Amino acid sequence: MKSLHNYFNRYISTLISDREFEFILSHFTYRKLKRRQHLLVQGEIFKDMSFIVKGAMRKYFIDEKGVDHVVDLYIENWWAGDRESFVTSVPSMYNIEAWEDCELLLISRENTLKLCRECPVFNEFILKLDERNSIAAQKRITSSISLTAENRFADFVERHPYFIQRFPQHIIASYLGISKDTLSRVRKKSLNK
Amino acid sequence: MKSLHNYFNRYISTLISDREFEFILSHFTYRKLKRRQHLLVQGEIFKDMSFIVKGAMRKYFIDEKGVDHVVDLYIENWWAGDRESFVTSVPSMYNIEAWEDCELLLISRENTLKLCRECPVFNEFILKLDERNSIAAQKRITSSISLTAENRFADFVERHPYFIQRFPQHIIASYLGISKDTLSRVRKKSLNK
DNA sequence: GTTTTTTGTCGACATTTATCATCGTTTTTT
DNA sequence: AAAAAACGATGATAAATGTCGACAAAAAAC
Repeated sequence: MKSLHNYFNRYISTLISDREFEFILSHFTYRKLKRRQHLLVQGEIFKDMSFIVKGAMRKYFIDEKGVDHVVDLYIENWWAGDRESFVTSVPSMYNIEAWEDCELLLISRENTLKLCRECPVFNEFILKLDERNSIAAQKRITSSISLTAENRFADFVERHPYFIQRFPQHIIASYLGISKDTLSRVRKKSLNK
Repeated sequence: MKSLHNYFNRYISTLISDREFEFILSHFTYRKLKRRQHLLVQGEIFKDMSFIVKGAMRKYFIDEKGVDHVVDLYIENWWAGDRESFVTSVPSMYNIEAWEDCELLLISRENTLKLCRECPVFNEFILKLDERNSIAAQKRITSSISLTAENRFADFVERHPYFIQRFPQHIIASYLGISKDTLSRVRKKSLNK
């Protein structure tokens, strides 16, 4: 799995040796999902963090009124999961669905903790990931509390140009917390500028 | 600084020895801030993560129109900072202000990295913090994309009952991404239920 | 290749939320 | 104690966004 290997090298300070990588990789399992198959269903405990080698996924939940809300979007080289359920073993409120056919590398909580203990490179890697994660979350929150629908979309396009080509508008609208109709209108307005 | 010591013990799997704690503490510096004093001003590089021993703070930024938006609220036993600026040394877009007189324990990026390398307990601590952080961020995002102003406030009260007593309504409104007038009305409505 | 399903757009209208000005109260500063 | 600033509430109005139904185009399934 070249893709994960490169990914590691991108986030740690020293290059990773083949032996080290093999050791780390041995703690992952490989899994394929067909489009529309679910990695996680609301109510289950989320067991394995999933690195996306190929494909696209979305995390969503369904509210009391039956409306679904897209909470996260993922493509290659992203991690799909519900951290809360993963860490605390509470049933998840989220669903995670393959939006395209997917190839994944899964790692359990136990193996994550084991690798953090036994493998300094992996530990460093997790720290870096969390840093990036925290920075991205901060930006998303900032955008969601301070921008209008129009600017939120512009901000999204700028930050995630790839997503636009992989997910339909109504999914992106939901991710941004606006209705698909509003996004359609807002998009039209932006084009006329 | 008993407060930080207890805080560590709460987040790691084994109790921390006095010697270990002294070692860790020696990497922090102590600082006081008067109400309204700033820990960080927009445009500066954020140098030291701040553990709040006593007091309350807010993080905010001012948009192009001159409106300020509260991005984070902190009280005792929270960490105040801008992770992006801290990690990547870019100028921060945020301001961090003491909302009450504060006592802080500061730690630099260098010392954080050093402690992570040299002190397994500290490393574990950071991992745990990031986990909690990531879970909290997920919840805030979920709430902001899926709830109305009224429910967002209800969710906030439930999750952070202490904040209500420490910050005025217009600050909380801004944190929730709604106007102070709307919050005032929404609050009234909730009381009648 | 035909039939479903998904997707994007649009108009009309309803609802939510923002804005602005004002006022009384409380809190802080002097 | 007086003056100033901050806070919270409220009415009137405007702006933003949501909802619903309909339709056509595109994509997927059969």
